[in-house]
Amino acid sequence: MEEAAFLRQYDPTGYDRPSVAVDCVALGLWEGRLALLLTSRDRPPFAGDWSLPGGFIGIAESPEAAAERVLRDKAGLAGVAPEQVHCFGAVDRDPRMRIITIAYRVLLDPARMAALFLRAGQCLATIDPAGTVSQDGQPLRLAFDHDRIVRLTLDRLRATIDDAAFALLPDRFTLRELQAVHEAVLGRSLNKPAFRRRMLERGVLHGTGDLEAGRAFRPAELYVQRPKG
Amino acid sequence: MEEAAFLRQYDPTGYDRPSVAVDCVALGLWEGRLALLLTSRDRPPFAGDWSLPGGFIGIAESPEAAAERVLRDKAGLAGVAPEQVHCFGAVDRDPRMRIITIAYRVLLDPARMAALFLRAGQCLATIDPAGTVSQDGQPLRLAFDHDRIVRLTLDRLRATIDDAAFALLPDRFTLRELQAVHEAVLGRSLNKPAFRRRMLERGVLHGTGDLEAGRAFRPAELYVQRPKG
DNA sequence: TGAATAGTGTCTCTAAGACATTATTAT
DNA sequence: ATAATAATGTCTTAGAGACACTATTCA
Repeated sequence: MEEAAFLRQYDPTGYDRPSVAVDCVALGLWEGRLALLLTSRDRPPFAGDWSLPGGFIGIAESPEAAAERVLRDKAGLAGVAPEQVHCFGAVDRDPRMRIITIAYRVLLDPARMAALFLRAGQCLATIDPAGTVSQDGQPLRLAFDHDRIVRLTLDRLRATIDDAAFALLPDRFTLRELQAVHEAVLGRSLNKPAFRRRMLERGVLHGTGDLEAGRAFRPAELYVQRPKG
Repeated sequence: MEEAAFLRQYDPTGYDRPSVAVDCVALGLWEGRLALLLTSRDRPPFAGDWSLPGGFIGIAESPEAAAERVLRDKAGLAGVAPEQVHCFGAVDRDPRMRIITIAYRVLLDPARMAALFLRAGQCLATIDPAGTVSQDGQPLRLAFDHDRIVRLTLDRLRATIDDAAFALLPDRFTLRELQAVHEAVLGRSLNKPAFRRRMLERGVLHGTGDLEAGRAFRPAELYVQRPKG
């Protein structure tokens, strides 16, 4: 019994193996709200539903590299930095065959969001404070266990927003913009003086001395993340 | 190009696939310190090094079920509740072949720790506050990327110790024991009145009214986690 | 000068650290 | 009683929420 288990471990090539895929949760801000890149399925299973862009991991490809490839080939997003969220491996999560998927999160800054070219069968859906994915106010049905993946990704993002917020902003940003990102991700409003105090006392911001341009009234100072000191 | 990627996704059975394994980080308290169950490797690669108990995932087996099977077959631990930590998939993490592994954490209460029967080639190593795994004061070499797995598991455990601590204690425990668990995991001492206040105000503890027995001096009250209300 | 937003002063409240004190038990 | 630990009172400090106030810019 234990011997059998050992042999199984030592020579696994003779056994059926699950396929391993990645699914990408690409998030950015769109009109001040958290938005998510989706692909529509045009055949069963889950035909007509929306799904996360994904693909199988190559035999000589790391999971991160697979996520980068999927985002490049399917959404034209190059140079992104996927971060692992969780591995989903329920036996019946795909009705066709056994597929274990690793979920990756990618945060898109405003320049990438503005340059996003949505191909046929793709959309930008919004995520409301409760975690519901919808388009034009209509909740979307997501294929497979992708609603669980999105929900867990949102929870993780909220828990780490202090560090993650910068990836959703341009290089130079105002404290108001930083607060707006926190609020959009957390789904609630924050206290202004307390937020500014906390951010400035963390020591990861550096005021540039420059002011934002093109505003009708008093312009705010532009900050950058972590200067060098 | 995109068509090729699509076909690859749709019929992956024709492609080489990585093997998928689980590795288990089984943690408990031993003589007041955080301890870890390890297995020695008796052949290359990493012969003579210690490794986490692990095994391959069956084609009709969930990752959690695989982790439970590994712990049952290799360590006699039944009825545990593995929690996923992270998926490690670097292409060269195993020199023999491509293996993606999912790390699972299991917390053992004192009864399980006392009943642990170490088989040949197994040991209980301690984890010091810096995250170093050692035995009798000697740092141990861990096979593959298992030191990274242990380190990340420890970081995650520390971040969630408020909820996880109960799994390392018996059903009934004193506040002193609860604090000792927090301190062992966090690797630092905590302030007693503040700790007690915080725990009691969380509302997840319920005093039983019973006192611990067999102590030379004033016995402490026994608490349980979350009564029913 | 006024509108509108940037940025700050300050009060309050909550929670943690520190330290001393009281309470309880076995010997 | 005494030793030893359980449990608590209270002072101080740090940080967040609330709200009003001052500062700055453009039209």
